[in-house]
Amino acid sequence: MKLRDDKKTQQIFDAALLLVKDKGLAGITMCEIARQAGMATGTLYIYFRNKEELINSLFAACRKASIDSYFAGYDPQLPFKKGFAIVWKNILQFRVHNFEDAVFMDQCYHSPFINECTSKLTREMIHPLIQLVEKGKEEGLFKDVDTFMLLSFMIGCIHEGVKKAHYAQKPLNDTSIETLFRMCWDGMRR
Amino acid sequence: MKLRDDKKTQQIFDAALLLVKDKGLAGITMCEIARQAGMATGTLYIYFRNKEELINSLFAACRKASIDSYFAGYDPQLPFKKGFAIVWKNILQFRVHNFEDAVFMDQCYHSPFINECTSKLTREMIHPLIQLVEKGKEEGLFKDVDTFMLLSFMIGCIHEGVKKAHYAQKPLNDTSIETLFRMCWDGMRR
Amino acid sequence: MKLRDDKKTQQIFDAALLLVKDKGLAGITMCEIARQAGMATGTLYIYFRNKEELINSLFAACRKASIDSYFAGYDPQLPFKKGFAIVWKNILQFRVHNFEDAVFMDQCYHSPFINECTSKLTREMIHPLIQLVEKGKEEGLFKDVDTFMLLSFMIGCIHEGVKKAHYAQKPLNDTSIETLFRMCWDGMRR
Amino acid sequence: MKLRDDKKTQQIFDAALLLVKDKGLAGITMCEIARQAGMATGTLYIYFRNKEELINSLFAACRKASIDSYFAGYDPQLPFKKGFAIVWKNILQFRVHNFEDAVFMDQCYHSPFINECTSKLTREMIHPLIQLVEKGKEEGLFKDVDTFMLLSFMIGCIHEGVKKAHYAQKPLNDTSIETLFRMCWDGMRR
DNA sequence: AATGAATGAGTATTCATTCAT
DNA sequence: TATGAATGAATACTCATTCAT
Repeated sequence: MKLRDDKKTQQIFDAALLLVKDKGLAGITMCEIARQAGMATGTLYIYFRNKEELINSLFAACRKASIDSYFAGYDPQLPFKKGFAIVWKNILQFRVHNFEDAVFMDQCYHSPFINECTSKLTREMIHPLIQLVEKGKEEGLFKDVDTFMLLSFMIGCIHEGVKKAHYAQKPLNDTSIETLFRMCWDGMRR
Repeated sequence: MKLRDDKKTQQIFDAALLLVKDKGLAGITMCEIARQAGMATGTLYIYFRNKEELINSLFAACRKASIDSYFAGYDPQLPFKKGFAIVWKNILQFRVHNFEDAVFMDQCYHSPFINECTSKLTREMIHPLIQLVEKGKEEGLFKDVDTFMLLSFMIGCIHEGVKKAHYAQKPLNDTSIETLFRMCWDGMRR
Repeated sequence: MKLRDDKKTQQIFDAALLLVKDKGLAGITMCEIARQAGMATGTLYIYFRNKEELINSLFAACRKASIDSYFAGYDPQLPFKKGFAIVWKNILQFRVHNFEDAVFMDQCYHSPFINECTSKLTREMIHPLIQLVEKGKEEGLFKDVDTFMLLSFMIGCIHEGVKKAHYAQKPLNDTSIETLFRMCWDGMRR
Repeated sequence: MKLRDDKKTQQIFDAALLLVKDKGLAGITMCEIARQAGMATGTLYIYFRNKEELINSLFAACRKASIDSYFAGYDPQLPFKKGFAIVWKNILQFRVHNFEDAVFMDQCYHSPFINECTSKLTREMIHPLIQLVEKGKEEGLFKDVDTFMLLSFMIGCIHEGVKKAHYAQKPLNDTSIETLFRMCWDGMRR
């Protein structure tokens, strides 16, 4: 896997994401990815050893990009609710603006492509989120329940909310985002 | 004279669900489904015209089974919160006990198998849930926000909660179910 | 091969002939033959051991029916040309009225179904025609050339003439039959 | 970079023709065609979308090759009978030397492979032959009967004559060709 | 005898991967 | 590197044949 041309890698990723959104992980072929990316099939194999590695790399890249975005603009000094709101909205906005990534990642679970290694890596990546939720618990703001439950509650609200908005073709505006945040906060707070 | 056997359809469905849970929609073959179902490949084609139709039928069957389970034990005469809790727990329990169905249905969205017809049908099926949520709004118990947002919030909590419990291998007990319900209710209530 | 019901055999033959005319020998299946014949697939196997035997039996039956028709109304006492004309027209009329048989038999040559045994049998069946042509030669009416050449010339004229009429959808009338006969006779006569 | 190879198309055609001659159109498989052509099965699908298209293309190619050969060496200035004899012998020689093509084309009529488009095209191709026969009529040399009847008579003589010679394993020599030509001419001439 | 569901070997087609250019 | 033709194993689907009823 020689990454001679980083732009090409991105083209491949973009092509794959678009195709998965339209046809699902079960419906994409290397040939189609190449065509969509504007290159020959063989070229894919210069950048990735095989299909599994391509999908895994894309998965890792998506996961990383999403996690990286979460704490943008976050400052631990801020009052907790303010900071939490920033992170919460980052997560939501990322899902909104990178809906294809979300679809792709959802499809990857249970797929024959994602190997244990990639899967373990992503679990590590959510660590900062766990810490954030625990801080909320420590400050007595969140309910005193299992951290994972709080986290998955928060994630579930966001994911399903974005999905609904997307398929109902009603983009989330500031008001509805505020509403959804309040619902999530009300659910989590003590 | 041998007649077509309804039990066979169920065997095929069970086999497909099991395989999708283990290997994903992208990883199943007609041959494997047949083997898992304990019959010859050709037999699948007696019951379904082709792979697409098999998947579509399974999708429809799963959707129907889940929706059918939602209102078991529900009585409109009950105080709203009691009735709502029954439905809420039905949804959760169905996801817990039919985790394979959930996995399968998640994988189906964006797949090349699900056609518009099946997809439309399932949208109609959630109608009773919409009415339930609206009743909550009318009684002034729920926040006065878009019904779909309330519904997707509720669904998101449940789905993600079940998923988390499954993968963390910590089965949901009565206490954690109560906790999750309270979080969901707190989020939705006025 | 128990022939319990002769009517069924005929139904099967009719069904097969019709299908071959419409879709060619390469396009027929046992299942379709059965459906067209108004019976179950399994029933075919009560009348014929397998597909090859069905096709071979049909081939033999067609060949026999056609040969049997050739000498209807023929009287060796008649002046040669009169008798020859009767046979010639019988051949033509049979092709016209049993066009499906003709199509089927044409398709059978080079097919993997017709075995040597059937093929040898049919060669024997044309014996009377050979004798007729030789009689014409002996009477000094036909050209003194290879008998097989005369015979195939005669057969070729008829077959192609009937084919043309069928596909051009211009049925042969008495006049055009007379014309064609004269052409054939002129070609063969000394 | 490897480019698509026109020689491969010819190899595929040759392989298919050989197989059809031996086993009939009903007995050939893509796999066998590929093996006979000395390439992998998948390669066939680079050159032809599917089996139907392969057969259609081959049919069209055969038809074209045969028609192209008919007027080789023909000169309209020649006395009609001379010119006609040249064409007549071209047709015969093509059938003799490309017997496989003839067998293949015969098998194609009524086959599920030949589509209307291909079939229409070939009808157009016989136009020059029609003109030739009409010239003979205009010069008062041929009988004054339907042109198609004359043409099909001529074609019938040749086809059946070549077939007979082939299966009787008595190759046509110059004498027998002359004889057959005379028979055909005598049949057509006024 | 008749039925048509069941079988599984066989066939068309696809597709990840390789390789010559 | 980049290309896309070539490969052949894998897969969806068909169909002759069998068999339980």
